[in-house]
Amino acid sequence: MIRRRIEMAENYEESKLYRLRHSAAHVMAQAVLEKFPEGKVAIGPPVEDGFYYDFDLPRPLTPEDLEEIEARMREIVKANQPFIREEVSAEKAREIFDDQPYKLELIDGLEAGGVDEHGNPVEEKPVISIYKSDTFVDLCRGPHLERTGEINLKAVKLMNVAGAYWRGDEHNPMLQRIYGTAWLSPKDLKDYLWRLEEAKKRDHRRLGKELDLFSVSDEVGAGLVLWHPMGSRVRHIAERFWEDEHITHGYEFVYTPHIGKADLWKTSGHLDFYAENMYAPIEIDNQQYYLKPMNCPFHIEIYKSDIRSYRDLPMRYAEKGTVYRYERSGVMHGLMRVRGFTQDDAHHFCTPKQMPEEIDFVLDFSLHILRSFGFDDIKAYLSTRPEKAVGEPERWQDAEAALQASLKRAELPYEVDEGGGAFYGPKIDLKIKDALGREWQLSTIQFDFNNPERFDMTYIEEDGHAYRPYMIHRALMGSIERFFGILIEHYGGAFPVWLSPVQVVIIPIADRHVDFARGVKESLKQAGLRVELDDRSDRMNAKIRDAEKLKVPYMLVVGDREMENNQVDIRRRSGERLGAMLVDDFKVLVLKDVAEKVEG
RNA sequence: GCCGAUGUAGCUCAAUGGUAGAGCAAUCGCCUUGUAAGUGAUAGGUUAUGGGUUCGAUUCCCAUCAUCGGCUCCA
Repeated sequence: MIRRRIEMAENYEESKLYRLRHSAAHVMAQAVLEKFPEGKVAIGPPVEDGFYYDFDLPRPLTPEDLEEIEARMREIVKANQPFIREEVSAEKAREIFDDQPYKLELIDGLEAGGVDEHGNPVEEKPVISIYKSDTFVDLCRGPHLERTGEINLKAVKLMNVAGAYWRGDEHNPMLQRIYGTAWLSPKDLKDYLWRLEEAKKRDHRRLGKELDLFSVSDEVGAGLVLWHPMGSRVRHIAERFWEDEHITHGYEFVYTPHIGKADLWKTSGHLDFYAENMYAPIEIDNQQYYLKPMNCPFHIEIYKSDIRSYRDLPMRYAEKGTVYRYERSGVMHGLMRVRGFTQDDAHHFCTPKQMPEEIDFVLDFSLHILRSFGFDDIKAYLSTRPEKAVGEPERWQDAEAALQASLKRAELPYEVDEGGGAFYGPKIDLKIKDALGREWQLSTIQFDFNNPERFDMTYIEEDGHAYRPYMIHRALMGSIERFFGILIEHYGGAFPVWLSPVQVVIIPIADRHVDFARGVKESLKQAGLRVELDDRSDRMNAKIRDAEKLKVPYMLVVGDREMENNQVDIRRRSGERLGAMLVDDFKVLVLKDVAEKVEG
């Protein structure tokens, strides 16, 4: 599962829920240590929906172990032991934890000051505190509940075991992490488990199969997506909309190849900084060619194919460019994380004077596209200049100021990530929240001060001299594959009518209604709708069931009554019955749904 | 890449050291149906791949590949 990124309540760390989860982690650690007295403990913090604790144990944990541990936790909670805080010196702490190497490492860090339990730098030298409950003592900042009995174990559940590196560094040993979820009330737990179930039902990998949208074949290769006809319909409609909007908004389309010579990638810097994501070169006539991980160098070459005047700018090159990036074997995930994907890419080139307006434009355009797909809950993240950066500082300042001004003008909620930009330019990322409240990054609007230099891009100003243009890279959907995955999960497979691969299914009740149904189908097809006729000699109920499972927005039942009046009886996938109406009236109704991109 | 789990029919899942079974789907019939599953029959599998142990492996062991849950990284 992709980690959910929901902002936690601002005061989460002071909340009772936080203390509860932290305390549950301690109780669990005690239960684990009783089972494995030689076990070593690492860290066990509260997280978004619960808590975890990392252990170094003599053998892998099994699901049965978790049950046992949970049973033991029940006893510990029942005993209602108090959590006792004590502040100790580093020496004392070392004595207490002398057989706990991970804790000793943490103590060293605390004593030296400057790092917290995750190894991140902190400003003040922290006080070393320990918490005791029953037989368990932990090096811990707290806070905790008063007593173990405050934990309602009916609201706590151990979820799964996973591997995790000590301090998140892959050079460190792999520990076993037990994830648990914990809530204030059993109802909250139930709600959480329901959300998990719901997420599972909406999982794009499952729906991709059920709705016959896409697949990934072993024979083709991991992380390489096959778009089936039904998925391709959705993609095609989305792309056509995307194209139309680009045309009306002053973009030019370009098409570029999938491979380019080594020198190109050397100039762009990819072979120096991005090589580990690139595939091995292909040799052609003693020249090395690389599969493209990005489209930018090609667009730059198009720009450079002629002398550019300030009168030509801004220029906007757009391309749905398919790129290939090496992903490590364990990280692929349905459509969300793949090795070959298509970016809805574009590069803007403009003069410094045009730049602020260009940013306004691209931000508005991005929001327009995202909202069209039903994503209304959008948040922006502005990332500014990092320590190590290329480009003149004044340019950075101008760019950051323009980005911030655009965000303010667009009245978009945003956060600033100081120093979080790439070395080659500041950026705005747009993240949306889906129907389950999960946050996903889609769009990115990114300055590039590096490539115009590297490729020596210029334009001629009024004064007849050559100047460096601004270059802005942007992708709206990001990866079309991933965007599709998010769309599937957002809508739970029930796409809005304008995107539905099949918009209408006609269901004749008996064979004698099939001819009439064919006429209806033709008429709707003429109107540009995606219609299917279910002429199997099955019962109507079975056909409705099948259409429901495919989440077709409209089912038209035709029987004797309808045939007589040249009508169709309309059922929505929600189960709502709209009654019988003339085919032409239905047409108007659906076309309105399509035009207005109505959801539901 | 790392840790753990998994891999049996198109899908969801059973079973066994003596060459596998159900439901759904599919195909062919019968039924001609009024808002979420009518009914009968048939067909369908070198049990992921490659080795090994064994008289015999789908089952036990090893390797590889893939998937799932995480870690790391990221669109």
